[in-house]
Amino acid sequence: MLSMRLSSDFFNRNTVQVAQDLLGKYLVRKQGNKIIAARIIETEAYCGIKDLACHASKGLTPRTRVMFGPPGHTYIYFIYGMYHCLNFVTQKEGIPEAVLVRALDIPGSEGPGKLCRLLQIDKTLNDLSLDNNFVWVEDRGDRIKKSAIVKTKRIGVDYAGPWKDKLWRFVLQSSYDTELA
DNA sequence: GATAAGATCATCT
DNA sequence: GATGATCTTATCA
Repeated sequence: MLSMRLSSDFFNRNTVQVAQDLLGKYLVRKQGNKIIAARIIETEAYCGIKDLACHASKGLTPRTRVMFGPPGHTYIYFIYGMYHCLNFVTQKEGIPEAVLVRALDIPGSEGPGKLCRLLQIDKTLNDLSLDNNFVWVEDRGDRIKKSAIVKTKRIGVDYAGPWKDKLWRFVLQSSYDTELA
């Protein structure tokens, strides 16, 4: 079997580890008969209540509730009045951590906002479990070399004090090259 | 090429 | 009432 849907075991681990492991995996989006699958090339880790850049640092609210739930669920929120961001919940139930999917290997999808617009992802897909039929992640056997992963600071979290400098944004080298060469 | 501002609203103070 | 895990467009050098 070439493609295998990721199980909850995959997400029930250290968030920074999951963020790196998601690089090279395939995000699959199903709309009716149409299926879009694309390699994930950029992620960010958001690590729980202590991480001031993470929404869950505000505590349990209606919006962050999903992150407190079981691993593998989608966490999708609306931001800046016009964009959605797609996350996957990590760690076991009760530990509010998640990985933000920032970019796919599709032209025009570089960035969380554009990505969701392209795949028509919105709040109706929030809080879906792993076995839903709309959006999930597959392992297609791609092996990513550790040296191909670039670690950088996260984007747009300058307000997060000491946490803003954490190298919790991960980018596949190849795409990084074409953008910044 | 680089920086600034505008769009636009759920969530929190 | 302020702000943001963003992107696009306008303005300046």
